[in-house]
Amino acid sequence: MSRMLGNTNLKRAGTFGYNMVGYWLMKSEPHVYPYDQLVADGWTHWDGVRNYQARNIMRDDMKVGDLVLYYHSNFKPPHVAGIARIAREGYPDFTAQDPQSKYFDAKATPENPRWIMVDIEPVMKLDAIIPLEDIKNNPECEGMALIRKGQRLSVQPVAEEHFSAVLRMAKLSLSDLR
DNA sequence: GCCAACGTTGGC
DNA sequence: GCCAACGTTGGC
Repeated sequence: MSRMLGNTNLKRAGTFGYNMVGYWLMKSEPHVYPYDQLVADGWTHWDGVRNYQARNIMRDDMKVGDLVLYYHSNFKPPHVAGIARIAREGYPDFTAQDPQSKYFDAKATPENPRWIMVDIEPVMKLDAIIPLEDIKNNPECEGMALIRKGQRLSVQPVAEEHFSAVLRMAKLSLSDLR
């Protein structure tokens, strides 16, 4: 894969290097694990990702404190439901080594776990969902991976200006998330 | 339910 | 390493 996805990491490594926040979007099907369930649970491990590009993001790029647009896919309408935060950085997805799990992968071992997950926690539920269509119609969101044709990644980087633009659609700003 | 746009698998 | 077949994602 060589497609460019965003410049989040370039920003993190920029002049003011440390203490930079990364921004991401994570997809969940609400009939499997809705945002409200994350709120009820207080945190969750993001298990079951079986795509290498998404895995690499979780393994290499997500840092504690990074902010996440929590997106509900396979729902009418598809939408952003809330904001989450990375609570623990990448570690082996143990469901890959559990023969009882639907995410079991026979090639995953303790020595080479193959699949990685992070922990996330809720930050804020949006008062009103932000439908995918509204994001598509917002010129400030132009270029987001989410609305790129053929883009299916369940874990994607989001540029800070796009993250802020989505927050504005929810009448929020980054300072509201502290 | 359809199907475009992927990503993965496995024979060769 | 190629690539056809297959499986999945996810909006519509």
